[in-house]
Amino acid sequence: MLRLGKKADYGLIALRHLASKPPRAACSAREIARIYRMPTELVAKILQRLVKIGLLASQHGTNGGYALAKDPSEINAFEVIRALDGPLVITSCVTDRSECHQLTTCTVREPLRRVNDAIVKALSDVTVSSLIDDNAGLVHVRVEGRL
Amino acid sequence: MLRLGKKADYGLIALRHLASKPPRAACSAREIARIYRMPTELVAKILQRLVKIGLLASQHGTNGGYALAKDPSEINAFEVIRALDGPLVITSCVTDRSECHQLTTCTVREPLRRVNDAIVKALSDVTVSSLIDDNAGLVHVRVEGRL
DNA sequence: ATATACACGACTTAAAGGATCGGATATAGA
DNA sequence: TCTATATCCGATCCTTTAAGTCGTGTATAT
Repeated sequence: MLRLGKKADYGLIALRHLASKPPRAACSAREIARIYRMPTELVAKILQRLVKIGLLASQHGTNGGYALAKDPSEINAFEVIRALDGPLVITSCVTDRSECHQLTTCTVREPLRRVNDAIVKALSDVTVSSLIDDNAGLVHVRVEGRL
Repeated sequence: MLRLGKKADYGLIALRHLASKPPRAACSAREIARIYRMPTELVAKILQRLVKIGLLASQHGTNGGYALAKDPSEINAFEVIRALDGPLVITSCVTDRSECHQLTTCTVREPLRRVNDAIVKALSDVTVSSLIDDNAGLVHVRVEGRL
C-alpha cells in the first residue's frame, strides 16, 4: 500500500530523460518508451497529460516529439504525481463523503492529515533536475508540526 | 493514489478507541464495529491480526474481547499500517524485480526511496496515545537528507 | 502524397482490496 | 451441563481500480 502508480513512475522517468538531453531537444513518445521498455501507448498518454499541465511542449509531424516546457529545476515530483496518479490523500475518508459515520469528530484523521502534508512537502522538494544528478543538491526537508 | 487502505484506517480507529477507555478494558470486535459503523467481520479480522503482532490481547467467551497489550505511547502508526496494508513502498520497482529493465541504474528510484524513508519516519512518530488527544504532544518531525 | 507523430476517447483485461460466509474453539454464567 | 457469546481461521465473492490496448482523427516535415 501507499505506493506510487506506474504512470507516475513512467512520467518521472520520461521527464528525467528529457531533462538529461541537450537544451530542449524533442523526443517522441515511442522513442522514450522503447529505451526504457515501457508500453508505448501508455507513455504517449502520460506525456499528453504532462503537456496539458504545461510541463511539456509537443511538436507534431516528422522529427516532432515532446520537450520540456520549463526548467528542470522548476518541475517537482509532487505536481507530476498528482497529475498522473490523482490527488495525494492518505486517508480514504477524505474523498469518500459517505465515510466517517461517527458522530464525534474522527480524531484519527487529523494527525494523519499532518503526515500527508509532510509527504507533500517532501515530494515538492524533489525536482526533476535533482533526478538527473543524484548528488546535485543537498536538500534539507524539514517538516515540523503537531502530530 | 498513495492512499491508506481502509484496513489501516479501521485498525487505527479501533486502537484509538481501546486506548481511550479506562486502563485496559476489553471490547468485542462487534462493539467497536457497531460504534463506528464498520463492517463487523472485517474489524474482527483486523483485530485478530493486531493480536498476532502483539499489539492486542484477546479474551474468549462472554464479556471477552480485545484489549491493548502495550502502552498506547508504545504503539506507532507505521507498524499498524505495515501489518494491515502491507509493506510501505513508494515505488513499484522495489517489489517487482521484473521492472526496471534499464541497463543504467534507475536514477529515479533512489531519490524517491529517500522520500519513502521520510514517510516511514513521520508515521513512526505518530503514536496511538497521540491519537487520543490531538493536543497531546508537540512532536517535531525533522527529516533531512539528500534529495 | 506519404510517413511520422501527437491527440483523444472508448474499450478490455488484470490485479488488488473490501467484504462475506461457514465452521471451529474457548469461556462465563444460568 | 447447556447455552449464549466471542475469538479464531480459512475460503470465497464482489466491487473497484489500475494497467494496458485499440481505433480514429489531426498536424507537420520531407
